[in-house]
Amino acid sequence: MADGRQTMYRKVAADLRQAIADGAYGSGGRLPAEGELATRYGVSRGTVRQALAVLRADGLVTSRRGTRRVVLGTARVQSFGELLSFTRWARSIGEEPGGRVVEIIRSPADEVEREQLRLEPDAEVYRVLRVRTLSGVPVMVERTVYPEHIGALVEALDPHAVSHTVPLQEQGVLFTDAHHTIDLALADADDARLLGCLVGDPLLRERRRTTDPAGSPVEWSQDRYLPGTVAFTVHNSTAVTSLSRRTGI
Amino acid sequence: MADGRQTMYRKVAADLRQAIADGAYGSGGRLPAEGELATRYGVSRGTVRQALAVLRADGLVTSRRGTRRVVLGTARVQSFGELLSFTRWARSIGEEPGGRVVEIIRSPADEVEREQLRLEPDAEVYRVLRVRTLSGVPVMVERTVYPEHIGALVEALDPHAVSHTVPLQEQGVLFTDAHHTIDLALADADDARLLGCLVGDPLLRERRRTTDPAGSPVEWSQDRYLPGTVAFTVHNSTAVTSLSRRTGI
DNA sequence: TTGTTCGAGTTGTACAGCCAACCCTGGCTA
DNA sequence: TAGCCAGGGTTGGCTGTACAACTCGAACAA
Repeated sequence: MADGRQTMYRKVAADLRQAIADGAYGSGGRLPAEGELATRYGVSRGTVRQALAVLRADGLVTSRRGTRRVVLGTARVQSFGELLSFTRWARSIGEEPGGRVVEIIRSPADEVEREQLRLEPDAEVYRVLRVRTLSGVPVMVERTVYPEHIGALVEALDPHAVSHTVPLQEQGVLFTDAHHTIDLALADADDARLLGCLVGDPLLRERRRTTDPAGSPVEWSQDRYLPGTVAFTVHNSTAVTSLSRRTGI
Repeated sequence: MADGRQTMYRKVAADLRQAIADGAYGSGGRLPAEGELATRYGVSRGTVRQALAVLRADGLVTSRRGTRRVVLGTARVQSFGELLSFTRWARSIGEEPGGRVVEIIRSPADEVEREQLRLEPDAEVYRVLRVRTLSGVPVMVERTVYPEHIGALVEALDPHAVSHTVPLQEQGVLFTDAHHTIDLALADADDARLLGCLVGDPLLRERRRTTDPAGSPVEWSQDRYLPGTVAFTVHNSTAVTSLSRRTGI
């Protein structure tokens, strides 16, 4: 739960999500009308609509004028936190996550890094190279670049700490928005050594720029997964479009 | 333009999007207050909030309590239509799309297809194998499965038709929701022959299930891209989570 | 049988208002 | 100097209302 604040619409959304997961309306079944739900939960229709917008964005229900909402699927949707943190994701699927910092370097930011992290010309950054494991098996190499003030916190962590994002969040570093680019990369010498594959082997690559509530970039990361260990799933609709296709690189 | 209906909040959203793209507020700059915008556009604050929710979902602005919204980026965001249709996407980036149907087969649906398209046990499907090109160069192999009533429409199209989704939409087949899974696949004999690569070469794979406004599946597709031709980009936030990570297959 | 019309039901859009939670700054205090 | 605090500004959450746009089945007509 990335955000546990209890508000009416969150409670309604959580309850409906549970009901859908339990199959109370069936796959392809119809939800009760907004007005129905409003009286049932003792809230206004606006609040119900707010809750339903959440489920809509998650791809759990459709919605169109004139007819009741239809259940699209009962798939469990991950929270923002589980997506951002390898550790939380691994635990959510019942795996034992691990990690080891291979290298931390502090040095002046290059042009791309300054652009991505929106830094001043003379700013320094921390570059962290890390291998991540599931049940002890290496599955991903993570190269993260942090602005100086956050990198300093990361450097102070235990190199064998399972998670970085969790302690960072405990120290007040908030992650709220992330922009991901997913494509394919070929293993370099570091990847091959850390993942136990060959140089040139294909890897699924996710590049990510994460920002805090104020819109300041807090990390710029490049993760490379061994094939078969993960797939990325996205839901989008005419109502909510957050996915797009780009030309390579 | 996936949806050209003119409503107040759409107009406001479009105008703000343009202003942001023009750099009127700068990257990292602050938007005017909701109340400000409301009086400026002559609408209520609720309508402004609706417009801003759109921009928020697209990752253009942040939003948090207590302070004005901040511009996150000025990146052009693709419409749902450009994402769904290879043709529209190609044109939007100034490339010349092409396509050729290699094979259309009609036969009983197997178990996976019945599950994905939510079909009856004895239902038949159309399987379309197609190669897609950019400026004449093959970049993607598309394997789409359609339920019978839609497949019949596809079969009637010109095998060299550049787009299938456009004529389908003209004939009243609506695409509103899509669920995507992105991972890596290895080229089989068909892929190698059509894309001009070797069997076993890595390809970026996107599997997609698209549904209509009523929630009925209209296509189940598997696209395989040559590396370097496309990357998928996603924005998500604590407010809107539509991306997730899955275990491989 | 087929097509049309009608109307009840439902969601979409928009308005207005209220208060809480939160950010930030400037002034005050120790 | 450093820290605290008050207050104005801003967004989040919620309510209530009204009407428009749309779906879908039932009744009806050809």
